[in-house]
Amino acid sequence: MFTDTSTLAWRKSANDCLLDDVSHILGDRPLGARQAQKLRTRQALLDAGLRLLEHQSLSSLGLRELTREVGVAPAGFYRHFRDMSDLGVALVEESFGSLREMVRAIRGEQAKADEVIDGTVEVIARYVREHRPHFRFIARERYGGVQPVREAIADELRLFAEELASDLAAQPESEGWSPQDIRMLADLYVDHMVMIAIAFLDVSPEDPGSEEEIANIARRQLRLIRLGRSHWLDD
Amino acid sequence: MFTDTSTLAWRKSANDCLLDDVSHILGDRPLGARQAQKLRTRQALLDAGLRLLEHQSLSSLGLRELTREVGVAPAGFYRHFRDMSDLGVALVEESFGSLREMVRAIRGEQAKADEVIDGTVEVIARYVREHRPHFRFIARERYGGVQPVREAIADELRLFAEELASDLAAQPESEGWSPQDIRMLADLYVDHMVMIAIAFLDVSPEDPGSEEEIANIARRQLRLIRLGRSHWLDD
DNA sequence: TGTACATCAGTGAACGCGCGTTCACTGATGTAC
DNA sequence: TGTACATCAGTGAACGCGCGTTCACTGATGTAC
Repeated sequence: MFTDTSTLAWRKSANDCLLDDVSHILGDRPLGARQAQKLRTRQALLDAGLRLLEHQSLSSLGLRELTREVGVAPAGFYRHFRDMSDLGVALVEESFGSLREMVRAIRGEQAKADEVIDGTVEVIARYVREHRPHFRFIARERYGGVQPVREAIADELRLFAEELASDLAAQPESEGWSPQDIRMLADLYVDHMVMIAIAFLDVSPEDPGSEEEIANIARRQLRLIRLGRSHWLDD
Repeated sequence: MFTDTSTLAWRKSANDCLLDDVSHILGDRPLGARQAQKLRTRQALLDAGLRLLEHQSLSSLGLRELTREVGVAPAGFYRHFRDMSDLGVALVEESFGSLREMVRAIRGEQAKADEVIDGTVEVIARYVREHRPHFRFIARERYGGVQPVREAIADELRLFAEELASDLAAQPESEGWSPQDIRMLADLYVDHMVMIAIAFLDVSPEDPGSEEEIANIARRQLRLIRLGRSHWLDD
């Protein structure tokens, strides 16, 4: 085991930053070697889970299958997660963590309407490109068979829609809109952005052409929705 | 077994019409008792599958779990399906069969624009109300872990979008639209109708109020899209 | 700084269990004469 | 219509297997003095 985990520590050195972050949160007390190792193993379980979940759903992922992939005894799993749906919820948090960075990127851009749409589609494409396994997991489990995971995803998407709604409310185009209509529009946007991301999922990394085609359709669809938005109060 | 299956025959008498239909297709030769019994068992497997899949996904449904529910020996399963994903594909066909009836109902109505939207939302609500397990299955497996099932669903939805596109193309509002734009709009509608149906899924049968609320949001979203459509060629 | 004791992440063996699949079978149904 | 043989949906026993969970354990890390 100990040679194993030191190997693992080398492979997982990318997670060191995570450990540092956590130690900052906990008041700059450096993590002991034991706690750091524990987090590293936990992360290895999450990483292996995400890898194995690329071609199956959470409810069919076995505990032994997972620990075998990581190189850890089956019983070790219980030091980190109560059960598989517990690990699933942790993966949801991880996935939306990376998503939140991207959303901030969308918000950061201040631009004309068409550039917002282009930027949004580009950010979605980049998110899927860079976090494909995370997003595949979210798409698969959003209506999947594991209730706590489904609920965690629904909570995150609700939060996302609420933030988008308050962004939309602050825009001049929303003058005269009722809060319910703004929320209705935010839900429409969120649902549609998820669909766009799912469409990008099936793009193979070797086929950049189909990505551009999907992006093109996505932009026109978002433009059509925006057009509807701008005429909402006409009648 | 034989008392079992005769009981089963009574319970499943609703399927008799199905058997009759099939016999008509095959040239009015009445099905032998043996063939009829086989179809009845097959249908019992499908029905039990749908029931068990209400709270889990296909990839975690066991063959023995299913045959136990039906009251048939495990080995009997293989007389009807090669494996679980084969049964899943059969369930997809069954689900979209009932959907097609509904779609015809939408098409049948010739009415003003607002009535089309109201009618569409009402038909989606009714479909989900009357075929909840079917639709839950579709929602769960659309991006689930079983490839052949995923593909079968994608095929059916593609077909649906193509039909909708040719309907839209025939409407006067589509004058001047490129085929690509019509297809883009049809995809947007299909995606959104699926999202509406999924929203209806979580309505409990004892809470008709929340169904009306979801319908209200859905109608406004469809109206907004239609508004975008009607201004698409403005610029 | 060194020592003695506590903690606890990870081990490995063991358990009972239900799984998917195979196979030779049975007996009702179907067919040919 | 009656008889002899063929078909085949469903049976039940058997198989080897991997599963999730438990438990007492080990030994590196952490702590108190």
